[in-house]
Amino acid sequence: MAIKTSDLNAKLFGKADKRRATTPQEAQKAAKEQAQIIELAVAGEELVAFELMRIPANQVEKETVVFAENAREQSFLNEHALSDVLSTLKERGQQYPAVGRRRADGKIEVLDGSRRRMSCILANKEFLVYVAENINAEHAKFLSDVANAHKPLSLYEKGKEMQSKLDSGEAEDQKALAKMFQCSEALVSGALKAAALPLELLQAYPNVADLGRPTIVKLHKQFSELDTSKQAKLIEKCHDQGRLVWQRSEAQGVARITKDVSETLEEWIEELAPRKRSAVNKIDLVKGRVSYTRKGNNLALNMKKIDDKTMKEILQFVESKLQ
DNA sequence: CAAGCCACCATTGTTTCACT
DNA sequence: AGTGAAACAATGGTGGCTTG
Repeated sequence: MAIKTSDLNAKLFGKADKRRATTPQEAQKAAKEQAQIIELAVAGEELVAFELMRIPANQVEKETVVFAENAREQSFLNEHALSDVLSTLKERGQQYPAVGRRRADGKIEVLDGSRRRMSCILANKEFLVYVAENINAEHAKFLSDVANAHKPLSLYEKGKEMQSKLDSGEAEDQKALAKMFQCSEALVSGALKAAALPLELLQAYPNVADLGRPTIVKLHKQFSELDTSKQAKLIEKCHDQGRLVWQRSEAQGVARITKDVSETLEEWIEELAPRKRSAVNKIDLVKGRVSYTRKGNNLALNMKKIDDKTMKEILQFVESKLQ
């Protein structure tokens, strides 16, 4: 999919109303020409000079870090989650530089463009970033937040933010959160559930941003029904074999892989939980002779001391019932 | 009584499949 | 090969049920 550099651009310099040079057009022009130095008004306050730096592909991981308060969960950034950026990056290189600030230790802290950064690492490409020397924490957070408007955060990431608002007391309850984040209550409930799930489990999926509420809710229900040791085992299963779950799937297309992973996880959970319940559910229908166990939709009958005639009748009944 | 959860519904966008 | 229909998944909303 030939994305969307135009979209990205519009959002970057138009809608989001940030990085305003004197006019959005000028900033756009500057970015296109990849000017060496541009001046931007950060958060509508003073002008800051940003210098364009080129980080060689093999230095990106070493020389740059992602702003710690960035809401985007870095470990979700894989080739599927970044497919939109990667396609154009591979063809034509990085179209629009990221934005960062210089840290005291000399490293560049990326405020806007963490997805582009990771894409460059994955694709082994040069990373372009506008760097400013003096950006305070508040402005850094501003730039980072506005930047995240490009690509909506996943349920998990939203959930993490909501949870922290809840913890800090900025939001009273889920209703308040819904209002604050401009979304439905149902979504708040789902997002919080997503955030409650362990990272490792979500990393089983090719693209966490694609996971919808129903998927999360279902997963959360299944997962929370396991006891802690079973949960740990499940997580272990997710990253033994050295590969993540989605990397083991043969299916084509992200949607298919996602479905595949869901089914795999479901199977594992089923395996892990032959559960105490089946023991509890083992019911003596006729003492000493007949018992049955119920597992999901399955029924296992166990009968003793059955003569041929009775067996025939029972089998016939089952056959007629289920055909 | 209120908050949260859950199940159901209508709508929408995407993807796939079949038919021309 | 292209186009249209149908199936699927996700979203936001509502109302009812449970629990503290």
